[in-house]
Amino acid sequence: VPQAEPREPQAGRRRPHAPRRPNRYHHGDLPQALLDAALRIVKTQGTEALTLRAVARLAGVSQAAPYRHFANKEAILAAVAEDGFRSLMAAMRESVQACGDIPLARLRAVGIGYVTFATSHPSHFRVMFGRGMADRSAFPTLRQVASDTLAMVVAAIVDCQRAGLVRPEEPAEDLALTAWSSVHGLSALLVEGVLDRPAAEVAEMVTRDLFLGLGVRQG
Amino acid sequence: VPQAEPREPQAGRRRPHAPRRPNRYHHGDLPQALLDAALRIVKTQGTEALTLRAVARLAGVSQAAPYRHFANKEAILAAVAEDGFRSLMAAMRESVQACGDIPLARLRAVGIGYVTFATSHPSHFRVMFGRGMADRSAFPTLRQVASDTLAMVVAAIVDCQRAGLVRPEEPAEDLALTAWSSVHGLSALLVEGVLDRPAAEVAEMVTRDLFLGLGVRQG
DNA sequence: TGTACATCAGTGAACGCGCGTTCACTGATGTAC
DNA sequence: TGTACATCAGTGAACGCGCGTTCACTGATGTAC
Repeated sequence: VPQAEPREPQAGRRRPHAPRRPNRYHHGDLPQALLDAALRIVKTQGTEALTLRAVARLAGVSQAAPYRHFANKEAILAAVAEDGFRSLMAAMRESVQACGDIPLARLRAVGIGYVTFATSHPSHFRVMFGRGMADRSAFPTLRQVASDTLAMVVAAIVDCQRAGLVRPEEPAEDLALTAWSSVHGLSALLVEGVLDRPAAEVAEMVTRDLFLGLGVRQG
Repeated sequence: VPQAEPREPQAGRRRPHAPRRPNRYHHGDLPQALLDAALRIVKTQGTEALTLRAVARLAGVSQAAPYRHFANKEAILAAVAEDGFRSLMAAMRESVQACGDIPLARLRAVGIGYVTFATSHPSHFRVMFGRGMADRSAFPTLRQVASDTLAMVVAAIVDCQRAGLVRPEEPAEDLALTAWSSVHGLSALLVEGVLDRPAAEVAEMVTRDLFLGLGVRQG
């Protein structure tokens, strides 16, 4: 049995009233340590390996310890998913900042950021959108970050509408759902290994065909 | 323990050299009976309940019996997925036939058929695209039906191109991938409960925004 | 036509596994006095 | 400043479960002679 060493809680992510120094018995910031462990497992071993026992093992605590901080397995899955949405938003933001000021290019960058995140973190992507949580509505903060993600797409579309590049009469929310569907679908197909073609190539193509052609006035 | 009764093999789906009459010991057409059982489980109890043991139980045979016909669990999962693609194609075909002769309308009907199938058979959809099979390339017939499905989209787009309704200079395969991505993404988001809006409404909307706007000439 | 036999689709029991979760407990902490 | 004590985050063992898969076997089939 490999020995898992308890890890220093990360500064800056410490919970409000957590004690300063870790010790042998009381962990210091076990919730964060458990989340870190879960993220590490998802990244290195995939979705199937993400069990509560494995998380506890990697965090260096007994298998019962997580129950002090998470009601059940679903709850830690939701926490992982939530973290995933934050990473996804960061990836999209980064992708946008790396491109210029043209609204349409920025919208497209959002989409490419989305696909890039999905293909770079396939297991995390699966947890975010998989059936792990029977009922997503039981996790309001998860719903919140998911809708924040969609809001980024909406904002990019509003910018395009203001610049007269996209049909203004269509609600930005509707167009955003359309855009989200296409990048999400491409991501899912790539992540599940349904497509043979290289991710970067098809991401360029789909965003070109769709985002650039999105709602362009007919006739 | 509820008693599962062995079932008459369906006429017309019987394998070439299967014996005519079922009997107590030799089943008659166990492979088909197992597939039927698996489909029933997926439909009524969902993806999680689809275990080899449950399949054997419902087919009325011992838990070891399936191994005469399927190498392992992955193999029966692949068979279920393959059946799903055939049903999906049937749904798309039906949706197309119910609409007129206008190529763009037909293309859109393909998309709506896709989303309708997904939301009507969410568990089946999950098996088709889920991570159940570690390596899809190990199941060539599954790959085949999946690419047949895509071929239906390609064909619909070629018709649109011939009618001058969609950019002819873009390869139909590329446009088809774009279209597939959008309906697949919408389906996935609906199936996983990420969206609140009614499926039919958003299916109409996304296919309108995308398919009708797909590659319309700029300028 | 009758029979020995090879074939192989089934059986039933078992292996080994790891999971989520619960429970009575113990040890460290910080606070009230 | 010192101490009793309530609090609660941890422990370690156990429960009960169902899974995928294997194995030696048995019973029905159809064919060769």
